[in-house]
Amino acid sequence: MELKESMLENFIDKCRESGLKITPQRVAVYEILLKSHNHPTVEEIYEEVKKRYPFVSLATVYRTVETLEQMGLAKKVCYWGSSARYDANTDEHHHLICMNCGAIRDIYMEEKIDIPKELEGFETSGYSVNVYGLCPECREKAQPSM
Amino acid sequence: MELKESMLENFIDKCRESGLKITPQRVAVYEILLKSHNHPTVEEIYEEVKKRYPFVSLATVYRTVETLEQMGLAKKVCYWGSSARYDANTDEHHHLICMNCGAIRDIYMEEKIDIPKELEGFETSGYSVNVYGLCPECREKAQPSM
DNA sequence: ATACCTGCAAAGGCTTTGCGGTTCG
DNA sequence: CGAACCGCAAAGCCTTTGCAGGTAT
Repeated sequence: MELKESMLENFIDKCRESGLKITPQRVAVYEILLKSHNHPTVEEIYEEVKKRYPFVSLATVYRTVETLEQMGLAKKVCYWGSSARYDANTDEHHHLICMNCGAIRDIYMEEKIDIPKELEGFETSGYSVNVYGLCPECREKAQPSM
Repeated sequence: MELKESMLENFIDKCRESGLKITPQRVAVYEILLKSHNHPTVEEIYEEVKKRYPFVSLATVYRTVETLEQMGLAKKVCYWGSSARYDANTDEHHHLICMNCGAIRDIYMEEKIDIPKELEGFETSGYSVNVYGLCPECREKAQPSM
């Protein structure tokens, strides 16, 4: 949609400003991250990029997501499982996490929590709520004898 | 304090019930985890255990924290940085996390969030709030020119 | 006595890095 | 053209695992 277009343009502008080159791989990684709503792992992004650029390397994807993180356009999330997942959704949102397979889904809640600007000496800058549970697929699989 | 005593006894009872042996290393790891309020990494626990049992191996600490997690006596937390941290605080509590150094502090909030038992097909089992910010130490260091 | 556990070392993932060649601006 | 970037392969963590000897019950 329009939204993604504008975010891509924003990304390109930001790259120009910082003297970062606009390479096809870079754009592809960000585009894929914008499209995915399932917080892909680097490996998953890599597989997706490979469909478009078969010779891309995993290292490039790692380097790109790190760049995106530094630009504030993506966030690394890491809860269950061994590999980090990335998220380009910059709306204020929260996560529903499957404790079995590590799947993550975005959730939105009207309720806002009021966090003081300063807490125990920390300068706070935001919060996020993680709701833990079992995803539909894992619920089904985990159905034991009875 | 008393509290820790009883938690240790609870741990020992639970081990007996499950046929797990009560070894000095195991007890030491749990005791250290109970005492620490800074969510140590496995490496940090290991260093601490080594003071008491110099020949302990890192693998044992890894195995023990996993056992504790399966027993529901410790939780793995993993946000910033590369290594997982462990927490034996089983109260309902939340985390204040330094985005620079990864330090974690427990926080308690009166406000409860009401989470439906089922959410987008997930069977929910709990939630936690992460507040992000800069810890006092990092705030000081990060003080730039002005 | 025996099932479980430990220490050691090796193997296994995920992630980062060094290098030479390539590409964007 | 030059700086930045890419692909490849190797190296670097953190974590797990196999095995032989040791320990709790």
